[in-house]
Amino acid sequence: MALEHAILVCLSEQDLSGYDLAKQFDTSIGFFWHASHPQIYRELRKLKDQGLLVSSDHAQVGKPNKTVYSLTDTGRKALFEWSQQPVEPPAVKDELLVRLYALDDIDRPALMTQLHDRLEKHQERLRQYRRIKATQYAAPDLSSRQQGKLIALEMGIRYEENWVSWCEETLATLTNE
Amino acid sequence: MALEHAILVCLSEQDLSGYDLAKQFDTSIGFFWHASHPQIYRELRKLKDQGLLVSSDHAQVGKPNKTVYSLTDTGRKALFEWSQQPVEPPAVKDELLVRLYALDDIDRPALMTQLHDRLEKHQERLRQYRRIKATQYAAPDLSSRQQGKLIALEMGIRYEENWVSWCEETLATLTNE
DNA sequence: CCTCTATATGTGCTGTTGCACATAGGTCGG
DNA sequence: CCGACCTATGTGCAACAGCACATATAGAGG
Repeated sequence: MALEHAILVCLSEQDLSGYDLAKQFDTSIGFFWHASHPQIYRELRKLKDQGLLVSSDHAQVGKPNKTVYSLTDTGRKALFEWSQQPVEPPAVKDELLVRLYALDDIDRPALMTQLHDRLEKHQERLRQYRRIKATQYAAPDLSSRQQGKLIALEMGIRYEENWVSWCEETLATLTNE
Repeated sequence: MALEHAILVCLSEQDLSGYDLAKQFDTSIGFFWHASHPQIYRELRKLKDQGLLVSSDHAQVGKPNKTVYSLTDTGRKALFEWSQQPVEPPAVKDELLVRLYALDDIDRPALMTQLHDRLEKHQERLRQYRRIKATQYAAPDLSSRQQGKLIALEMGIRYEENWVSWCEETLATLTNE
């Protein structure tokens, strides 16, 4: 009930092919809603059947042709109506935190390694987010749309900062024993 | 591939019935790995069939009888081996953040309401976590197990604090326009 | 006695998700 | 011309999750 809407969101900004969408779901919007390409192609067909999208074939030189999808008026209306529905906070599901619940019965050295890995991954994402912010959202007068994306990105940055500092402190705590 | 392990984690501390487990997955460990009771009962049978758990019937007065599950040596070994496997950071999937990507095409007043709701929910969870910390983890000398839980709870607290401040700032930003 | 609530344990169906695999056009380097 | 790699689009299947519904014991209150 939701990849559908994430696709409508992407297409509300610009027309895209399934392949382009898959790239967006690996980077940009994918930070807050991930999807694999088979999922996306299936969903596109479904949305087209429902009349929320239309497709048109585009010939390309040097690459295979592609099918580009656009929102219909019905699609844009569906997006607006979805945006009025209440949202629930997403459920957290994190194996690493679950493992801490059994600190006596797990492999402690392995846990330390996992904490290190996690730290590095979150540091890397944080660098990535900051790079995006600096390169794409540095202008003083952002469009409303860009501003929305920036606000979401700010959440991403804080989320990663939080993880980084928690990993560092947890590593320190678990070392001094 | 994971509810299984969350159950092993719970049972590594104490023997529990399906009903008790369901309560844990609504509160304690449920903050980091949620599951509904049908899922839990199904998983318990599977784990018993695999020999990771044994069950025993307990008669009760004033209540229906219950079936209590305990880890076997094989089960404890499986838990330990799982704890050695690397973990991936969980994928974020948040409709509210997705909506910000289409700030031009959504219902702005509705978004403000949703941000308010979110703020209140995260504030409530934050209060809950702080209450748990104050009542259950205030002692100066915690067992190793309790310390692990506290470290996870600290993450929960930071996570909620982060959401609260982000919601407040975002509401302020989107109001002043 | 009847209903409400809490304890306790399930079934069945449906919808997503994830993952492996399949296919095919086109560029570029060796 | 062969293999590696990027673009582009899919199929098929198994696992998982969510949700409504089903069932039964027992106390508490009207």
